[in-house]
Amino acid sequence: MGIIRKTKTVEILLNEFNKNEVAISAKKLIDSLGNTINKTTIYRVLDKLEDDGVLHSFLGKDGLKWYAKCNGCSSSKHTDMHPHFQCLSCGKVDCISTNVVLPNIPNRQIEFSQLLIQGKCEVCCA
Amino acid sequence: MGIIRKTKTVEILLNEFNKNEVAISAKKLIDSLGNTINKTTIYRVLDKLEDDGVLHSFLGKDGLKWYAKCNGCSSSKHTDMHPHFQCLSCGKVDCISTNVVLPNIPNRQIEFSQLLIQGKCEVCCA
DNA sequence: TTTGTTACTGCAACTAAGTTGCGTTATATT
DNA sequence: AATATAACGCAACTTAGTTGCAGTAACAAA
Ligand SMILES: [Mn+2]
Ligand SMILES: [Mn+2]
Ligand SMILES: [Zn+2]
Ligand SMILES: [Zn+2]
Repeated sequence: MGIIRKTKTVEILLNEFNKNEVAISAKKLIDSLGNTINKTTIYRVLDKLEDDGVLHSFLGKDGLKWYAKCNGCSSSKHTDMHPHFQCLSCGKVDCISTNVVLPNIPNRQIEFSQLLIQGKCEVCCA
Repeated sequence: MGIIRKTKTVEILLNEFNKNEVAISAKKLIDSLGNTINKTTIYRVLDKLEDDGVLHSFLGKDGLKWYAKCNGCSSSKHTDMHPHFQCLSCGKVDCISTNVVLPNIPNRQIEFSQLLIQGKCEVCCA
């Protein structure tokens, strides 16, 4: 069940994701907005935005939950699948707009896949 | 720092991984061996076996930590990288012995990657 | 076989991300 | 303005994993 009412929290969170095309962890949002918005509310709104196809989520290298904006998804179709890149130096995570070539696995039916690539980002490389 | 003394716990845990070529989550090991071995000890021995290159670890779809036997690794070189498959029906996880073709990402230096494929395993497919 | 060193173990207490229940507040509809 | 109920804040909870420390056991030396 997604978002029905345009509340202050929804607006603030969407703002965070709009001001920069980068993924944000739930923890980071709580750290930065936690004295304005209750953490339970943050988790619940993120969850609803994901249901609506506005955001998608994935797990970073430590198992933390990250969110980023979707491209062309809606509440009925969530099709924006892609790898993510996490910088081991600065911690930044972003979406990689490439299709992953999955290995051939006999006798198994693939439904999802998640690829997390780790290394140095373009800033930390230079 | 790896394992120095061949203790009962080490033997029991290695046994678990030897009797079946499948990945096992730390949680599962605690559930099944927790009244014989303390969970702290289980976590610590798994950690050391990983240092030694006997086991490798990765995160499953819920962020739980899984372990599986390494092939050709040692304490000095941990090179057995490969994707993992988690069955969404029965929960089984296993190692896929295939090299992953990583997408081309400009201006970034790749150090690791982890690919988790989800779907139905060979048993649950039939 | 006994002794001594210290790696390993068990326990209890802790950490931290995420969840749940419930009473209150605010949005949107009439 | 009155009403319905989605959304919120708070506190308490859940759970995988960690930490500190005192006691135990593996292993080598005597
Ligand atoms: Mn993404
Ligand atoms: Mn594996
Ligand atoms: Zn970086
Ligand atoms: Zn299965």
